[in-house]
Amino acid sequence: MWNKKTKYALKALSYIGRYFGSERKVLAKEIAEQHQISIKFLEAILLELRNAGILGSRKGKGGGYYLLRPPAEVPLSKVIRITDGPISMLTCTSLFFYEPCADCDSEPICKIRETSLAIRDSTLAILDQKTLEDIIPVRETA
Amino acid sequence: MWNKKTKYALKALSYIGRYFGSERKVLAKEIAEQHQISIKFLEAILLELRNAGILGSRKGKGGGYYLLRPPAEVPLSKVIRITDGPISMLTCTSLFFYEPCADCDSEPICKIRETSLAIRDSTLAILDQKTLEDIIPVRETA
DNA sequence: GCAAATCCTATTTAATAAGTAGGATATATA
DNA sequence: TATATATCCTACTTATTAAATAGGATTTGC
Repeated sequence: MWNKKTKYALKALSYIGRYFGSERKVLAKEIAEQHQISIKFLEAILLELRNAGILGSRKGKGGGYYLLRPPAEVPLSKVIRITDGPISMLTCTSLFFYEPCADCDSEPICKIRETSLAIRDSTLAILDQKTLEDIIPVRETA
Repeated sequence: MWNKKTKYALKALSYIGRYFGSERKVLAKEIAEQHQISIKFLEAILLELRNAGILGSRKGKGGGYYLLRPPAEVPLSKVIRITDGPISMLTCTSLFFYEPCADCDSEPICKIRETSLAIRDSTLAILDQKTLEDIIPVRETA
């Protein structure tokens, strides 16, 4: 299950992403109120997304957060790795967080690992292909 | 990521499954020593698997645990739901542990839910199809 | 009756997630 | 240059869950 940090991050990015292309910068406070998220917790999350190169920000009056790249160029896999850690079910099948299992005798032979690999592949096929654009609500064409 | 309970359960079931068809009953102690698992923790896990209808058991001298059905008839999805809970990334897309999201406006419209659904479907396609037989090491044909 | 095994409940400890606090730093504008 | 506004950063606290432990009750075979 995704943790709250991840759900908040996805909601926040979906919100911020709507304004990509405009000059609008989005305030942490604004998002927190919209989605009933603790402002301080959200600040920490946005900061992490910024430090990871997903968001840009500007301090002071008129400041706020904005997407650095078009929503369609930000895969969900990237976001989720930042906020939720490994996508894989076992560290020994993780691409970005690889660690051998504590008591593994042989990775090539481990049959549980095989299943974990299959799940990782199919999950990643989705999360690499889906982007922020896919989680931004479609605008009404008035 | 799967928790330790799940990894222990899969290892234990893989071990016990090898003896399906024979009269052999497997001791908790035996598995714990083989896999360096805390005996008491493992006992609790085996008990849960028993209460969920996956394992049978017999108390007292000559007792132990055994599979109730052939390994090929026990899907991994069933085991994992017992030890790890929901397979889905969001409760609102869970088949067995469904709960609406705390602050969800509309499930049919939620785009994050869509992604979670796709992941659940592809993961479940694997975990429903894979069984204990798939995680039992192949025996050498001497 | 005794030894061997599961069964059951409760408790403790460790790890992680979630949230809070307080202020430092940068920026726009009057 | 003063002020208001916003992000940035570190540390801390609290809540929740995972993992492990303890102690004995119950069942069974011999």
